[in-house]
Amino acid sequence: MVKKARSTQRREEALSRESIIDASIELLDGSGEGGLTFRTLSERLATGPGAIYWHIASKSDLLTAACDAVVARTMEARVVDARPKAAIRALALGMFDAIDAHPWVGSALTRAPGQLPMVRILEGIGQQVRALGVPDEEQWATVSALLNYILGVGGQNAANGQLAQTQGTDRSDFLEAVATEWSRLDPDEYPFARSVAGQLRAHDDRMDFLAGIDLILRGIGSPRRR
Amino acid sequence: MVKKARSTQRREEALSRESIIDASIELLDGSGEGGLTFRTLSERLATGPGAIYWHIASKSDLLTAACDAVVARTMEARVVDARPKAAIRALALGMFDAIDAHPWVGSALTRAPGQLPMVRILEGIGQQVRALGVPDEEQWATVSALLNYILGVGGQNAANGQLAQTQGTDRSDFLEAVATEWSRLDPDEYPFARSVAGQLRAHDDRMDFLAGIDLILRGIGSPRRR
DNA sequence: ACCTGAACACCGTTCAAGT
DNA sequence: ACCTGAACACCGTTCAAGT
Repeated sequence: MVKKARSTQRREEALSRESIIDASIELLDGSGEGGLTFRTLSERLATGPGAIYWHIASKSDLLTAACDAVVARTMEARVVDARPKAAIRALALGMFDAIDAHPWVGSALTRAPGQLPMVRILEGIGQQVRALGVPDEEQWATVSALLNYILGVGGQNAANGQLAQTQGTDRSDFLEAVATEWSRLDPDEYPFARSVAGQLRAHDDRMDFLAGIDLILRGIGSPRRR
Repeated sequence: MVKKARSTQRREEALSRESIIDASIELLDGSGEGGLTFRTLSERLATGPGAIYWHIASKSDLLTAACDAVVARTMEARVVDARPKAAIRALALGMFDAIDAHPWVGSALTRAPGQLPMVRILEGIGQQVRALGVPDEEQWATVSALLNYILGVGGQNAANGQLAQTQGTDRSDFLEAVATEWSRLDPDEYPFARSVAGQLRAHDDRMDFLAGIDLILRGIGSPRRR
């Protein structure tokens, strides 16, 4: 983590929505959700807190915009596979990696329902679900199952990263601590959680994530049963 | 000279962790996440903000405890069906309804990964997944797919409710506004989002949620394909 | 042991005043 | 049009002092 050594310089470029968003992303990446403050941000931009409000409506606006920048970049970078299921897999994995690199995106996504960042993901999934030949009236449920799963994992990942950062430990230390806690639970009341504590320690987040996507994709292909 | 303000009713029972949690839940239900403050809470309990710290470690501790109380109640109330898939469905629906009634539970759940409230849900799902005969090494991925989907929907629901409350509108007004926004998107870039905007307006959250659960359950029963 | 309430170190946001 | 920075109305948390 390198700290910018340019102390109190004057801005040579004018403030702009874009430069504010870029600086916010750096702050969020560097020190988590708690690191983004109108004061730290304005210090970084060598201006006063009030100046930011000329370009940005509110903090939640700022967070959504920063989130959208990351999501847009992620969706643009992806190579779309011709096979719909492979394309969905790739999209999901791309989002997983983006949230892993920028944990705050996970929670920002949850806090802006129906907003542009989420619509980008929805659209990407939706086009592939259509290509898969899912009937019109089932498309929404199918897409929302995939989307909500991605959001769920993303939020969880974000929280893990956030907590680890707050406590000064890293992610694997944190998972280790959770595994230990789980293995100490009452065996009669929590047999499953105890039995799975070991797997929690050893598991590969990314592979497990993909396994979940595959499980849902498998459901799409399967005939419906009553 | 004003004497001791007997008028503002003095607490007759001693403060306790439980009474604090109960008051917190009332506050959260009544005015959302923003409504829970150490000041509003201590006012409600006719005490000073500092007193609460004798029983509770921090605000996040308080939020997790309040969340756990709701989750525990929900899990206890459920009737466990003998058929594992029906039992999973019932559990999921129970959580959906609980989050619907207490939107703040959705986000509290996301902010306390690996903590007791989540373990309760995990355990409930895990026991049924076992009963379903899913092989040991696939149990974790299966349970986490279901759990993360529930968390994703829950978080989304919480955010909707939260936003609607902030804006003074209700949930259906909010969905209406989102649908209108989506139907105005560029048809070339967002064909799917546009086409689905109508369904968004008409849809039944609860039924769609269940459709997602069923989709995942269907995946469990299906053979794995390459 | 438990409670009180002032005080501390922060927040997001506003706004009169400057250029 | 854009920026400044003090001021406002809050936060969570601490802590000396009380009972």
